[in-house]
Amino acid sequence: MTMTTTVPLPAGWPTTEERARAVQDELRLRVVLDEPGPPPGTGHVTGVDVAYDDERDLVVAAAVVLDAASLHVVAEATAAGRVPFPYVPGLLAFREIPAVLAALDALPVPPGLVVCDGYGVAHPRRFGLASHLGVLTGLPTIGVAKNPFTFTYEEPGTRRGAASPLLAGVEEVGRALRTRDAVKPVFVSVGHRTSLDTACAHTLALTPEYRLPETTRRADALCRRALKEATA
DNA sequence: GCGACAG
DNA sequence: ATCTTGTCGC
Repeated sequence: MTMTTTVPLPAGWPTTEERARAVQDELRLRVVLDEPGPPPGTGHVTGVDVAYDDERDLVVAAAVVLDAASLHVVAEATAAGRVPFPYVPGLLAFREIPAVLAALDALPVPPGLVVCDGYGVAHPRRFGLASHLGVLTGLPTIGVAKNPFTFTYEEPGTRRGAASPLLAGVEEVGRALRTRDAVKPVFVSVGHRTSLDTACAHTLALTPEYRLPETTRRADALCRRALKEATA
C-alpha cells in the first residue's frame, strides 16, 4: 500500500530564476565528492521521479526502495502538491525537489543510495538535481539522465558496459554508459557522496534488462499512477 | 543577437 | 514532462 502525503514548500524556496541560481552557487560548496559511495548490490537503492499535470498545477513524486541485491521492492511512497517552479533548463531541481523530499520523508525505511532522473554535477553550475537532493538530505545520490543536455560525448562501444566521457568542454562531468547492447546510452553523473565509478557500477547493476535503471522505471510508473488517481 | 537546453 | 495508435520484433 502506498501513502500519499502533501508537499510542504521548504522555507525560503526561491521564486525567481535569479534567486534560484544564487541558491545553487551557495549550496554547490557543500557537495561531497571524496567518498566512494555504497558498494553496488548491498543495502537499499531508491529511485525517485516526478509527474505533472500543469493544467491543474499538480505535481506528484514517487520514491521506490529496492533491495540492491534482488532488485525487489522493499517500500514505496508518494507525495502530491502544487508545482513550485516553472521548467527552466538548469533549474529543474526547484521544480522537482520539494515533492521528492516529501516522498522520501514518507518512506518507512532508510533509502540508501538515491538514483535521480536527471543530472548531478553534470550541470551548468555543477549543481544539478541529484547533487541538490544529496546536499539537502545528506544521502549518497547519483543522476542517470536520458539525454546529453548541453554536453558532448563520443559514442561508446556498442556493447553493454561500454562507456565514454561526458564532457563540458574539456572537463569530464559524467559518463555516457551503454546499458543495453546497441541501444542509446544513458548519461551518468555523480550527485553527492559517490564516485563516478560507483555511480556507473550501480547503474549497470540496476539495468539487467532495460536501458533505464529499475529504480527509475519503478518510480516513474508509480508517480504516473498516483497522478492519475489524484486527478481522477 | 540566435539557438540549444535534464524533466 | 506531456500530447498519442498502431506496429515491428523478441
